[in-house]
Amino acid sequence: MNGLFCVAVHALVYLDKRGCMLSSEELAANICTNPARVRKVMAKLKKAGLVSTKAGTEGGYHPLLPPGDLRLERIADALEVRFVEPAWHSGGGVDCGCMVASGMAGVMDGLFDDLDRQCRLRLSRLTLADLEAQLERAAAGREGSDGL
Amino acid sequence: MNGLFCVAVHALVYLDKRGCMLSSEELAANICTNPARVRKVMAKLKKAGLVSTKAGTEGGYHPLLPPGDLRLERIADALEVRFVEPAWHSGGGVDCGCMVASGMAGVMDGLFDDLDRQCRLRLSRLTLADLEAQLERAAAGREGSDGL
DNA sequence: TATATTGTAACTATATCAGTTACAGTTAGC
DNA sequence: GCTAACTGTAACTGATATAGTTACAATATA
Repeated sequence: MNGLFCVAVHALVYLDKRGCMLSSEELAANICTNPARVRKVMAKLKKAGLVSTKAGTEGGYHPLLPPGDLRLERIADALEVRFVEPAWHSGGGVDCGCMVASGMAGVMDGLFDDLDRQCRLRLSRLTLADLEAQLERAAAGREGSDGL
Repeated sequence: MNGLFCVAVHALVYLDKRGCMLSSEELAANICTNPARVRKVMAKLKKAGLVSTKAGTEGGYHPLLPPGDLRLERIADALEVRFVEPAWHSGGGVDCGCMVASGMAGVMDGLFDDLDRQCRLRLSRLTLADLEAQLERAAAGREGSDGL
């Protein structure tokens, strides 16, 4: 479920770098995905108050927050995304007679919830500006090692 | 990729509770999955030195560590499992002319690696005995609220 | 009114994961 | 040594989740 998160982050970084209103088509071209997917993601960001949108000619998306103020956790919340999924459950309902079999699904759910919280805690300490700084460093690194 | 982790944890807890050698069939019955899957998981635990195995009549699996000494991170390592997957990448190779498009995949990979490390850090602070304690509590809770 | 764009839904293709079956190799008991 | 029970592993099947695609109503601008 974190592909949507990638799209959202990429779109927000690109919007910030360009500093103007961009359509889903322009965003999709840069992200290398399709416009419908971008619109689906951006609609959620709008509902969370992270971007403004405008339909019609010359419409598109515009960020509402400076990157240094946008914590990545807010993006995850906007998309209602989990980073650690409960996924597969060792079955055997609550009343199957065995304490292990009946309780394990609940315990594992709790553990995965815990891990997901750890991820969000980490994301709450990172802003979009932090990622942009990493991008700059990566680009500088590639440039610096061009001739080697 | 964390279904395998569930199987492994469940199997190890059940082995500990039963305190004897159990076959893949007995384990699969309690976990509610199939024996081949259990064997695939247990073979990795064996390679990591977490269980001993014996083929042939009266064979099966036996734990090698007391639950209080077995940190959950070791199980994850044994299975070579990730909790946060890199999943989908916004494409556009390294040399596509745009700093954002070319660098974003690497930055997101780094971020997901970071989140996965956070999960492992958390797991390194939990032992199998901690999960067993949670199971006990859950079972006691169900018993206590039976009549309500 | 014509055009460009968002918001959203339906459908398709694909990749991943769990289940199933099968079988070679190994161990214990007769 | 033969048979039975078990591990280790591989190949195949079916289900589910995810991304891509197409379409269209609603909206805004000129």
